[in-house]
Amino acid sequence: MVEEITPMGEDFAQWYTDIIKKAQLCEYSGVRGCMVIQPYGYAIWENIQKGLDSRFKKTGVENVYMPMFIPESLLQREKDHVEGFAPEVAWVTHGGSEKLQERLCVRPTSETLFCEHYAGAIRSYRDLPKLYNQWCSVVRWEKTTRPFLRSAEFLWQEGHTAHATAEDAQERTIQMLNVYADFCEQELAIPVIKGQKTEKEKFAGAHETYTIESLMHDGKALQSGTSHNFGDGFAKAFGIQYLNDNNELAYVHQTSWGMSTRIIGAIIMVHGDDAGLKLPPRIAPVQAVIVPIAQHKEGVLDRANALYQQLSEKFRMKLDDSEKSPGWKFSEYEMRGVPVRIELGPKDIENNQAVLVSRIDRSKTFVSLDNIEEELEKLLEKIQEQMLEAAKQNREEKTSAAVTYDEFKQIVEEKGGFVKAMWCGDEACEMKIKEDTTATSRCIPFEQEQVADTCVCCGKPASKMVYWGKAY
RNA sequence: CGAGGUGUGGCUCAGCUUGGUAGAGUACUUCGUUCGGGACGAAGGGGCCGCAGGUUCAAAUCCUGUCACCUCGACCA
Repeated sequence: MVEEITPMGEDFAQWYTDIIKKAQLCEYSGVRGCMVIQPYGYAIWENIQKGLDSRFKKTGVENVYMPMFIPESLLQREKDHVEGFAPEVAWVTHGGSEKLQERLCVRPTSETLFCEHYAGAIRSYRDLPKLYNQWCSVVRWEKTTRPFLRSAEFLWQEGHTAHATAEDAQERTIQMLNVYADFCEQELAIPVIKGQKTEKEKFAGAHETYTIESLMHDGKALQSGTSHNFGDGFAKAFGIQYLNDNNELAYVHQTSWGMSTRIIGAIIMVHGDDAGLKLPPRIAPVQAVIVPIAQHKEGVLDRANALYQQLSEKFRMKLDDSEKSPGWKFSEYEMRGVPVRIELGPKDIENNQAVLVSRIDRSKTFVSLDNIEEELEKLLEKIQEQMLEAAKQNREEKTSAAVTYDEFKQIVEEKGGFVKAMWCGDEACEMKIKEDTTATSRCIPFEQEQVADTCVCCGKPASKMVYWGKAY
């Protein structure tokens, strides 16, 4: 056990910070609220990008790039939107030494830029749909920040689409939510709850906001990706009209959807343990690390190098031939979440074998060097499955149902996690629950259950079941 | 923005009450012995004590101001 990592049970927030430092994912920078993403952390992000980007493109999405500045007048165009974001934008007031005629904000999100562009680019129904996405960073002047979970500048992708009909826009909104959910489960091994945000929690300017919610090890929820249906609200504010096939002028219907580097925080908090990070094999920058044993002995490093060359053809590999002791290396790569360690020493070479050690449970398998490729592939697949299974199980354990308000308060207070409870639909109850317990409505899940007949808060008849919980 | 806390080699911290030549562990460098769960010995390098004023013969230490960061609340991806 490495004593530099604070155990989760002792102080979860400190554990999270320790993992980030020890795994070398990011460092604090000299710039307020901004982080330096280190190579290992950035490599995880690159793998996330690859996975998402290819899924987007399969649905017809194209990548573009918009300016990082938004003139104040443009930001003002849609009322709810500006009200939602104005309190947290950074302003550029000078160009060189000249004061600007109109100040520019550094984009907190790019709806307004895409809308302005679409207003000019869309003329006819033949121009639709527009399916654009951009990879960029955005800035939100947050009061308090935490690495990956909430930083003043963060990396993300934002998709913005324009459609001829409300039905097309709704279909796209759900389609992208499903892309995110599928990505999280298949690649990141993070199970998610799909559902709709309440009126109170939805995005500034959206008609409907859909979300995937995941549950962290400490029982707190994390909004892991969102997909919004804007209806024709932005189209009306920005004048995005087209001629339909009856030669009539109509407004487009739009969507937007995003996932950010925050998801790296989810990977850490869903999978990690007291020994460090645990990375799902499909996105791990290093899938297996070779640790030579007694590497000074004749032939060990040569054999390790040959194995490295061989396995690198198929897997993301690392060979650590530094002078550190084997024990040090074991701990180091566990801390950094490498799924498999391959030990290769003189005894192994003599027996034409190597030892595969799983990051999940440290179980050791002796495999012949003749079929190590197949064995490694099998083990990586198994680890990927085990991680999803473990995360599902943890979520099960931390999901409860509440009928009475006392019951609800007690669960939030003592057990945490997701609480399934009925809601009458009145925002007053939502506010009261937040005030009393600090838990918020996470989503109205697509998969509904009738937990009770009445609202958990006010006792009036209720038909909607909502997931509640404390959130990041 | 409210309430608390912390700023001293890269990292974790001691020293401050009672002012008097800046310390430890770890990390780093070199050499030797080690190597299947964070090895051992020896010798080295590295800090205007967050910043700015003040008090004093003398300030890491006392006073004033300021900035940054952390934790917990309110807000967000």
